[in-house]
Amino acid sequence: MNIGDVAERSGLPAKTIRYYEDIGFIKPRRSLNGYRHFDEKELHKLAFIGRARSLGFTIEDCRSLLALYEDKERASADVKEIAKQNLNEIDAKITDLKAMHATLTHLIDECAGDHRPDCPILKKLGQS
Amino acid sequence: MNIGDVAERSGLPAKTIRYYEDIGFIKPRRSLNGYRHFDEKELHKLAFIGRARSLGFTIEDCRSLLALYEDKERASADVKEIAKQNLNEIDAKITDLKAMHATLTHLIDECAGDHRPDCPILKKLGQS
DNA sequence: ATAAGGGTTCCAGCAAGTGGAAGGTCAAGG
DNA sequence: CCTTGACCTTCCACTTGCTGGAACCCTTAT
Repeated sequence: MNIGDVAERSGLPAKTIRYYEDIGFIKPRRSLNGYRHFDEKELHKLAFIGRARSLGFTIEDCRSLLALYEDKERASADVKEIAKQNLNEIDAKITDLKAMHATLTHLIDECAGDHRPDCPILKKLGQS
Repeated sequence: MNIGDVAERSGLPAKTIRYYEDIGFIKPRRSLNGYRHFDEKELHKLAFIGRARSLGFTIEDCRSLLALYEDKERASADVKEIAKQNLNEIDAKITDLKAMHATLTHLIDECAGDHRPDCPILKKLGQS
């Protein structure tokens, strides 16, 4: 497979795949013309990373998860720990965003949103 | 005021204040010794930006909001529009994060998290 | 022969700062 | 008078996770 095929089948942009090679996730062989040549295993790995990323795992998390994935002696507790930390971060972000949401919704509701200059949104930003 | 005082009173790190000067938000005078000298107006502006940032507005949003803040002829509709767009982005992020949260919570619940290698989290990441 | 549609490399940039080095300034204490 | 420590200054690099673009090569079809 060339990079375009892998891009299509993994759902990752070709640029991202090259980037993932750069940072050491994969080391595809090269064809005589210099094109990257991917096998199913590399495709699988890339898809794995793509799914992990879409669940909010960082690149470093992905490295750890892949190492565990390939270690048949691993303890599931190690995986669970990484997932839990990720979940905590996601929860923290949700909490932050919900607070913003609440404040913004309130301010937007208060704001007439017409031609007049009076605006509770700016008033709020201008005061503590 | 020196930068340290402004940092304390605005809640922004000194580094961030210098950065905000770099990108054109403020232009504090300099004392003879080269130190930045801030007046209350600049402090107020920085605090305004800090509050806007904490509500999720981007730097570019802050520029627009500040311009509107200082324009006594503004229409509150313009402010409201910016706020609504920000709210939409916040909502989108919350939606994404909630989906991650749901999937992750489910996987974590399924995972024994013990010394054994069997792990539904990795299984899920390995398959579609 | 040429054009379209792959592929390659490398460099720059995004957001929004943060960290650190190397050095100038100022007030207080020995 | 000198030093110490807490400020302040500039400048450059780094962060995360890519993405865009330029300049170029390869392949296939017309």
